Amino acid sequence: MSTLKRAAAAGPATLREVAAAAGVSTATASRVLNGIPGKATEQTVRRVREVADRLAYRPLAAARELRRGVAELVVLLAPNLANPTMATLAAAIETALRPDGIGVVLCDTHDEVALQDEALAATRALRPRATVLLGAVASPALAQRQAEGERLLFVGRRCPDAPHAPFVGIDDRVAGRAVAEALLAAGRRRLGVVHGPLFSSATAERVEGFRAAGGRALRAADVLGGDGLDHLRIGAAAAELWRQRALGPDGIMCTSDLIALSLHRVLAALRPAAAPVIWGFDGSPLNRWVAPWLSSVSLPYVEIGAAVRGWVVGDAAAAEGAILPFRLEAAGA
Amino acid sequence: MSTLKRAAAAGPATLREVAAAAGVSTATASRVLNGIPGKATEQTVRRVREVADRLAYRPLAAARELRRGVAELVVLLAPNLANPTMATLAAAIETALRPDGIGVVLCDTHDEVALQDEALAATRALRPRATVLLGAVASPALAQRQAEGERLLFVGRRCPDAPHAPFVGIDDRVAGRAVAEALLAAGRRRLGVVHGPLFSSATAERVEGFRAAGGRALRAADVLGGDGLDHLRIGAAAAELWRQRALGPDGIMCTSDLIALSLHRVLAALRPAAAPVIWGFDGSPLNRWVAPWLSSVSLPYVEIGAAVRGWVVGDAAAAEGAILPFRLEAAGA
DNA sequence: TCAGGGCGGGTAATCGATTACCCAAAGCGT
DNA sequence: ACGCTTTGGGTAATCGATTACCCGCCCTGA
Repeated sequence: MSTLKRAAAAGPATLREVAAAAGVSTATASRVLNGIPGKATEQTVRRVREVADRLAYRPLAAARELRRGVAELVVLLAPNLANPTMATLAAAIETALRPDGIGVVLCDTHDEVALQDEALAATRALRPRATVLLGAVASPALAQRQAEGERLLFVGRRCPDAPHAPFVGIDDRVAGRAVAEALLAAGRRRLGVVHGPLFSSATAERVEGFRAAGGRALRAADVLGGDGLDHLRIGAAAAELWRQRALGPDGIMCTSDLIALSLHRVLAALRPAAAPVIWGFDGSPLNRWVAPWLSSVSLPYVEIGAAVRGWVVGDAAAAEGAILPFRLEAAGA
Repeated sequence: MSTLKRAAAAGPATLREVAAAAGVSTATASRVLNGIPGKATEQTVRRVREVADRLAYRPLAAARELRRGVAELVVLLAPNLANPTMATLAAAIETALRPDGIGVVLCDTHDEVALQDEALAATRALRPRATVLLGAVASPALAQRQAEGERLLFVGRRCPDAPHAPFVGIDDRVAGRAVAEALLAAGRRRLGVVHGPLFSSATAERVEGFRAAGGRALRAADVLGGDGLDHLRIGAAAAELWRQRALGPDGIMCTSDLIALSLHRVLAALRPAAAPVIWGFDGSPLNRWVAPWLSSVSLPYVEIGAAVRGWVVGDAAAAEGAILPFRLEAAGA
């Protein structure tokens, strides 16, 4: 008693206080609370648990982390949280990780290589269990950290430098093909594509799959791409292009819903009657309300969260990531 | 040399390695890198800095945190990241904090009291610099942590238990009044309100301000509220109600853009010609594309981020939070 | 010449939890 | 009755950075 620094110190209870109150050593207390078997009687276990509970004891993250060498944290790099897709993915991942007591540290890279690099370098000091990258771009620090063997998981878009790095997402090639088939099945004769930058594996594969299944219905001139990063601008620009030509496609795939939104807005203003069928990607629940005309390849957000969790906590089955099934959500369904 | 555990050990460099390589003690190295003046020659400073740079040294967060008692982390509790407003706020806050080297730990509470409580309890073990709550709800753990004097900052919505707790946001009463005035100035004669749950201070104050300025143009029967948390449902329900009565208001304020979106969808389907003027709140950049008909009170996201940062890093001026100016974004502007 | 003080820097304690290693007592087989 | 193995649990080192405290040197003023 008298040798304890303070009877009931300020902040939250420490392990030492719990141990003292339960009449055991910190070693025993620690082992009990970590569930290490065969090192304490039923009696002792109950007593320690009870005291810990009463004092609302939580092991200080920093101390445990220092000793163990790894924090119960996952770093999440997102290119742009204002994009609802990214935000929804982030939320799904966070929700999947929470029950395991793993926190998510968020970094918005604003689609800038320099910021991604800075974030990658800065978060190393946290010693996270893993770093999850939504829509990563190639960057020096990325390559370096991968070379150092750090745990990096790519979600939605594959690693630009290493296509076989652990990945969670859908099969974008198959999805692109499915969209083309859906359009053809719906009687569309002239197809088109509006896509974002092709350095994104997701974008490239969607276009590829669409091309393969589109066949002669897809002319090269109707594959429109934008290099810029602002998807809203890309869609508007494509619509403008089609406006200048007399006639456009009657079935269009956009590689993101955002592109589809701006494309449709301009197109609908031009010829409201003969609006083409438009497919997008990502499938926000908001679509029903803001764009009922939009069909979308919907990402399995919850399943993606679960797969990320599996990889992070080290499910053997999840070592390489996971390719998950997408959902085709046709407009008006 | 020989007494060092390993020449160049595995992972990132430690302070000891930097100190050794620079030929000084860890104390000196630490002081130099922390910029404590008057404890080292210009010479020494340069040497240490150089070595640290070369080894890409970053102090291990856990170690520093253990010693200092506080982590360079801020916990961000959001009720629902799938809501673009919350996601944009989260992004703005993260972006404002990053240059200070402060990380953001994200917790999506899914609008559930139990999850908010759990998150509040769990994140205490991280010893964050502060906890930022977007749209907090009353809960036992919240009251308790506030009583313990922890640094809690409320953003957008005031603390349900303590209206004078530090707060960053807009003056919602004034905003509500401004919307009513704008509608009246635009020649609208019959006003209406569709609002979410009133336990949210933001919602309550917006309605209050609107009421005050709306005067006789706002009948009690045209103030419609929804208790549920799903804003999309609230808007649709309100539209349904007005449909059943013969005539509805010609100028409506919704306490969120989401409510406005679903309200408009139903209303527009009913009488496309005589659609009312609708104002919402939050002002996403996407609105221009998905809802050009929508006027919105736009939150100053960047300024909110800056104000949060000010409070977190302890600007004296920011001690009580900040009331920031909103922007009225009329449709078609 | 000597006391005092500032400068430059080192030694070691410290933060809190985990865990390698040690130890006593009890059980057990022969 | 003796050696061996569990069982239950304690002691202290450890993780890495920070910082309180100490120390020697040089300069300055009396």
